[in-house]
Amino acid sequence: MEKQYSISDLAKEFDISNRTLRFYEEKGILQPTRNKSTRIYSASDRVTLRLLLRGKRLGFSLQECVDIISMYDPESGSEAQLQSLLEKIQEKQKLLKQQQTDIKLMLIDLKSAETKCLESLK
Amino acid sequence: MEKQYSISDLAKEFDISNRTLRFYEEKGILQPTRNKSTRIYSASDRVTLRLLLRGKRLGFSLQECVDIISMYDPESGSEAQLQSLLEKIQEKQKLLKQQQTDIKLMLIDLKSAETKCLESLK
DNA sequence: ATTTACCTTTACGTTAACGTAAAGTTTGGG
DNA sequence: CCCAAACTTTACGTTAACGTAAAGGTAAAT
Repeated sequence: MEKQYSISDLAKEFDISNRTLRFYEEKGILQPTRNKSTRIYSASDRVTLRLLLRGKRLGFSLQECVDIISMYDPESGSEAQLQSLLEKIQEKQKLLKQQQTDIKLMLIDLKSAETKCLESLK
Repeated sequence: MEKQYSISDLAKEFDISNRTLRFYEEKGILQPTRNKSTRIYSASDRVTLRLLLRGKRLGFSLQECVDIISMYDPESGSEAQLQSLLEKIQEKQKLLKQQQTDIKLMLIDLKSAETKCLESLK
């Protein structure tokens, strides 16, 4: 039997609010089953949530996160669809690489600021 | 004589709207001088803008970007202030490193998706 | 002189991503 | 049996980060 989670289980684990999980359901991002009216999240829901939050940490909007997650399993389509998907994937890759360089630059600046700070403290 | 820029100069260079630049001024982020009523941006404004947009690409809010930029020049303060600044700097560093691993993971997933896509296309 | 292309201010509108409050249901413990 | 701790739905509120429209000033070119 697969693991199951209550709304508060996931909320606590990922440090988000119950409202947030309900909101994600409203948006069709998560589809927990129900026991009576109570939500029951599956292991798969949990994975989706994890991926979603990873995207959010990178500054992507919910919609972008959903789009990205949907790229992970190419549900096989026409050649045109595959081509289009491929382009989207490569576009995201490019964006992420830009972010990588942005982070490196910012880390350099912060490192230098940290050093100055430490020198002033001696 | 230092370089100067009109609002549209900067808007075009950084691919943002004039409104956005005015908005940043409202928020006190940029302080262009004026010729009559027309805004004149300095090289320093341009640098600030560049740093701001770099922060935005990483998903930081405007306020966070401002905070980060202000970390770059430790305007010398009391030991307590320097300590506090140091902690903030290190917190941001930690956050950026989290982002680095998030990006790496996402790039792995996208690479795998890309491969699948390419295989389906042959 | 008037059109064109800039610039300005003021001010209301919009969207995303939830927060928060109200009112009600269900369920295990004492 | 009753209470407290979970859960539910409905619905209005909030903030950030601009967009957009209205109404007008200025300067160079035609």
